[in-house]
Amino acid sequence: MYNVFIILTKEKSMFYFDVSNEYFCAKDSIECGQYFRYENVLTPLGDGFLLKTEDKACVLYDGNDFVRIYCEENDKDYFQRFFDLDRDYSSIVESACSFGVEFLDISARMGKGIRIFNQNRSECLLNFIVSQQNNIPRIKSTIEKICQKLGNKKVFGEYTYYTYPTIETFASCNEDTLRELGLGYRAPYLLKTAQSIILGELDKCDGLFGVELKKALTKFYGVGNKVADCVALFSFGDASAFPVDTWMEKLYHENFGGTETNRDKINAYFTETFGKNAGYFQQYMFYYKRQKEKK
DNA sequence: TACCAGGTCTGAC
DNA sequence: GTCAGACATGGT
Repeated sequence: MYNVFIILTKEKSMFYFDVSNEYFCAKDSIECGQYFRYENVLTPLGDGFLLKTEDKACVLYDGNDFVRIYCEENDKDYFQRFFDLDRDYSSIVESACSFGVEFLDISARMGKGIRIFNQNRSECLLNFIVSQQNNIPRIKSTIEKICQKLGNKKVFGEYTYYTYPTIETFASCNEDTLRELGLGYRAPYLLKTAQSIILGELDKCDGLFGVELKKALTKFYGVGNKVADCVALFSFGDASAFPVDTWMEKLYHENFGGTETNRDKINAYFTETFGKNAGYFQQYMFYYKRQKEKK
């Protein structure tokens, strides 16, 4: 399915592995809105991305018929899982098209290279608290500021980055520190949630799924239904979760002819219509809708 | 300059 | 249970 190589750049070896790009596009997967810790960089082959997660980093490049992933050799299995590379996405795209819904059909075809990342749970939870009532460029820069202030500087090849702070560091800083980073009213949400994580509240969600998982996640301070759905989908592998934000609400009205305005009801409409793969479809449509609006 | 952003909490009814 | 209003701040 993929090949593993080691190349030599200067004196340092830089490990990488290649993956088929039939159902994996680094650009679409990274920019579709599921993830915030990345930047555009020049890779050995051309323009690509530096993606950071926990205390690790990797570099991605979209080739003509492959995606190249540079990482520490010891992290290969980690990124294999992070990018969800063992899942068959052809059947997911097929199932999306099987509903006969034109907007979903187009979105799935355009976004078939999107893979849903398996994010670290506490990092995902905290980052999506930052995301509320916020725009993506600012979410990215705020999270980067958090890492620069509370994380550690690290080097990967010729790239420098900051690790995500440990949950202990997060929980032990004060509200003012977080406000200074531009978090505004979300500062107490983050602080209390970090403290709850330390007390083992996130571990209690282990093994939960669907309604029960969502209910458990909304117990964290600052986490409502939308953020809970994001965390369920992006870090618990619950593909039935369907986050409804301002974009999905707009899409529901404009492209599905929906009349509800209550987001819980909009969520119910989509989850009941699309079932176990609703989360993948949500991401295809979210990305396509936003791209279209940009033009 | 206004409006808006991958919403949530709180208190009133 | 439902709903309006408040909440910070920078991108566009």
